[in-house]
Amino acid sequence: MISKAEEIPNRFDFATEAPRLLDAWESHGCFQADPNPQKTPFTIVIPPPNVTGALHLGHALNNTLQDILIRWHRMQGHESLWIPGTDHAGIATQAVVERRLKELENKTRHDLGRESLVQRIWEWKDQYEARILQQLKRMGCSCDWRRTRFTLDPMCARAVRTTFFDLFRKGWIYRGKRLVNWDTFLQTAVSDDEVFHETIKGHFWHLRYPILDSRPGDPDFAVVATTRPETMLGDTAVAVHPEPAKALDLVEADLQAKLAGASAKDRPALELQLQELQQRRENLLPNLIKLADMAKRGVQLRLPLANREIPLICDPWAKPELGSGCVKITPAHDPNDYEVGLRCQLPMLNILHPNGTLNENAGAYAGLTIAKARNKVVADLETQGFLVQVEDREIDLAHSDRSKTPIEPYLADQWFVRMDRLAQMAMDAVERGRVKIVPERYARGYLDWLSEKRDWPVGRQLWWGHQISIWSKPFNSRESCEAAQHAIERWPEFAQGKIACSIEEPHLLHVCVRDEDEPIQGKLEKEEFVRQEDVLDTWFSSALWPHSTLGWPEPTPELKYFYPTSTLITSRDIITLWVARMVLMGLNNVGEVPFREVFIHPKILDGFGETMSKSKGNGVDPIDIIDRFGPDALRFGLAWLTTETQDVRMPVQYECPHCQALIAQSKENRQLARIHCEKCGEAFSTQWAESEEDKALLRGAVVSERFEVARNFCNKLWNASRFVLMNLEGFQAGSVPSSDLRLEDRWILSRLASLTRNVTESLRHYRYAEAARELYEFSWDQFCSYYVEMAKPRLANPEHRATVQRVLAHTLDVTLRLLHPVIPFVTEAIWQHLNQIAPQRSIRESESPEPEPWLIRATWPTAHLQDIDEAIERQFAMFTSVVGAVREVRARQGVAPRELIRFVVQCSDDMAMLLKDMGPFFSSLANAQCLEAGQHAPLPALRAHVALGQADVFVDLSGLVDVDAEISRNEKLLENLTKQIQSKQNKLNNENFVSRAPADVVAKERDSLHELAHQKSAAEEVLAQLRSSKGV
RNA sequence: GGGCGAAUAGCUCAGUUGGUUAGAGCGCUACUCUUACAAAGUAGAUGUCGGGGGUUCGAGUCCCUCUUCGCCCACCA
Repeated sequence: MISKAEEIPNRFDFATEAPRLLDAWESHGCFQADPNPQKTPFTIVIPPPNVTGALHLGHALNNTLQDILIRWHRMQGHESLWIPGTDHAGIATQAVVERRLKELENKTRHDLGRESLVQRIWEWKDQYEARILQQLKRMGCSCDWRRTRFTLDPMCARAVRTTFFDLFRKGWIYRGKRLVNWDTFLQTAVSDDEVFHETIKGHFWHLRYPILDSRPGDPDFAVVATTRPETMLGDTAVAVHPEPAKALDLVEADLQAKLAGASAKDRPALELQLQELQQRRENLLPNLIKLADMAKRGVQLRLPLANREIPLICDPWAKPELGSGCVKITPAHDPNDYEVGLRCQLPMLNILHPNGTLNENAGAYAGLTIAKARNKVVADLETQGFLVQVEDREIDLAHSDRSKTPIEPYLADQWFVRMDRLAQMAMDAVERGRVKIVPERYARGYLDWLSEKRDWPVGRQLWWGHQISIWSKPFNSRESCEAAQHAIERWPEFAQGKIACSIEEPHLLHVCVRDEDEPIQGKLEKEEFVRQEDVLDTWFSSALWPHSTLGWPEPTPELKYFYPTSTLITSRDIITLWVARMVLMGLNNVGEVPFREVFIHPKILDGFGETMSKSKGNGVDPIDIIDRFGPDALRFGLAWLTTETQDVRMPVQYECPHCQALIAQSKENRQLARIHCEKCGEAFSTQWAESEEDKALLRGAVVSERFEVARNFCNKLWNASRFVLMNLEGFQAGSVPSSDLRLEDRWILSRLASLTRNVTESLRHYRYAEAARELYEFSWDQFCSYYVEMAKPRLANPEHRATVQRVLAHTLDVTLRLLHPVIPFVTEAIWQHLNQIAPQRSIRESESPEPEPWLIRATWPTAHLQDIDEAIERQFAMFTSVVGAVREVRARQGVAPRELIRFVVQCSDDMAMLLKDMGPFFSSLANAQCLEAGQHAPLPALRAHVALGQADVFVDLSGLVDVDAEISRNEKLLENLTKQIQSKQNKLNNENFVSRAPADVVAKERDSLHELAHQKSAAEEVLAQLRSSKGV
């Protein structure tokens, strides 16, 4: 530790200081929180980052905002707990590891087997978890690291099994058929978010299915159209709308309504649609009506190629306004058809093997791949005369994000959680204000999504995750199944509440086991029960996060004290997936909401307005920013950007490791593994480097200029503090009697009180940017630019020195406290220095000394509202504008900074008194001297004039004048003033304005007009005088 | 298709309940190494507040509409 202020370097060395401070905080247990009845708890659980990869700036933002709250509440005397951890992220992590396995060893997961693959994923997890935690630490996140959790660790696993068992016993877990997105290449189901759509050129095949028993006058075939002809082998019906005429009427009415309100531009397109509809009415409708009647009669069709009989049915899914008006129904291979199948109780005929070839249900086509089957089916249909027409058509085809192959909808068994009751609880919690979502508008999406109460498919055909704890056994009959159930219900474990049973139609017995209990599992396996292979959706364990991390289902002291947590801070895209599910699981398991408030923060976008993601290659490692700008700059920069409405756009650059040149990241270069510097021509690697050759190159960091503001701010604070420290020699602690306080002291204390109040208020409402801006402006524009500058002459004056020292130390003290949650490192470092030189910095008798040697544990300041003094602030503003006026004239006249400027101020006597006191500051702030001030102060012969509302500043230009510059400036000013006066006069001459606007607004306008007139006459006078001096 | 949000200086963004001539940072220009800080200081230039209507004495701000962009949800025989 440096003891002499003079030895403090003029840059904060965050590279060595930050790790030192982190160690100190940690070794003093500053991040730890434990149940403490003396204190109010404040709790946040981290949104656990996925162990798929390292954190990017979006995470940095999320975690910075959390740490700011945590540190702020800690200073407010709350028992402030931040629980860290990571998420196993089922599909995503397994896919990453599988892809590497394929790339590096050319193996699939089946080559390795379940156990061995899971082992590999654990290794991956260990590596990335360590990296993620390290990133968080370097950002200064003050998590209680002792409590670090992982969604697959034993504590979370226990919570998961207990929850699953509870839901099972309540009858809210069931198994049903569901269409999944099947990746035939990887032979796994993928979630909706892992599917991307790509428009490809395809065809629309119109097929003709013969009607078996049509009566005379009835059509003897139905035409259907499809983009996937091979699926016709799995058709189990053809549907037609039950009331095609009515349906068409509705569509037409809708179109007419649109047309009525349409702009001229949209009209033609709508009119065309209407025409087509009319034609359709003429050409197709009679046929459709007949078909609908036939369907109601129970007519059968013959499915070509398969030679099966399938029914013609009525279902509103068949839209008369589309295609042929009839639609083939393939329940096992199309989501909508599946719904129709359920409604109409159609058979579900699966024609696919998991590997994407056709199965025995496809008859002669069994064994073919989908592509081959398609060709053959089309060819056969054509030769047999069932193909009516082939259209070219662009199709939006679903592809798997993993394998890039087309997705096949595939009917699979799936576990579900019944959502009706759970969703209702979660809706009530938000509607009744037990959980408050900020900004409020996000509550809408939450409620809309929950109100659908769609059952939650929780099974995943994966190996990485919580394996479902259900053992199942098929029986031959209902009777034998029930007998087995009764037998199991006589086991002691049943009475002990450790197992539960359910029967799936027709006679499959499921046994759910609560704990990881080997004897029970052994018993079940002996009875030939087989464990379900599926693992749970990763969101299932995430949904328990706020209570599982606190030890639930054990009634731990932590759970009792810290639950419900205080605030959840997250990003808007997981409000439904995660936030809603945490609410309902918290209510179900603990009987209380998981958090009181949810703050949804903006998203960080790249320079092109796209979200940051690994796959796009536009992610930025916060460590790159920390290395270049420091952790405080990262944090302050992010807080500075966190406004309520705007996402954050962040153009980034590569930093050449050879010459430090910055190369803008473009859509072209953002995925390259290697880049050649535009300046020095040397090559460097990026985060995408995979090959040994690329990895051997130096890595170029990705940085953004947007953190410069923050870095500069930290530097400013550091140096201002250095100044204070260097000038505290002989510091004597003690209160300052108000009689000793001068204008500038009262002013800075007034500003400080406002700042304290405003920052506290901003943080309370999650207005981070506002807090950051207030702190920035106070520290820089008020404290540094004015108070510190004005302290300089006073420090040299023995009469004032002690008072100034105390106010300086006190103001810095409070500022550091207010800044600490945002920029913890630099403030703590300064605090440590300050403690050595001026350990006691209060200027009030009533305040007890701060007992804390560490800023991180110091007390959050209270705003001394009695210090706020508007009159003082007005006076001070007048002073600063006089300074500004003199500086302005100096710049305009090109007077060298060394040269003294003299000036006179015409103003009220009160103000003259004030300005007289400020004499020394004109010298130190503007190298100027106020010759006279007062109502009748004599004016210098040759002068420049600046009007300031309540005063007129006249700068003596004798000897230094650039008369022409002054004349042209005054001419311009005059022109401007004339314009403004004109506009004001117009306004005041407007009878409506004078009579309708509030009196104070009118009065203000009158004052302002008066003022402008005064300025105008002064300018005219100065101009005349300048002209005459030139002899013009 | 439904919902939400955004559009303000060259760039990135503020702008509280409508009320003088719309702000900040970066960048730009000029001048300063003045003993805390050149990552600084002083001064300066830069705007059809996306377009069009409307309400109002008065609109960046409120209403309608259009355009563009982003996000979420749904759907696409």
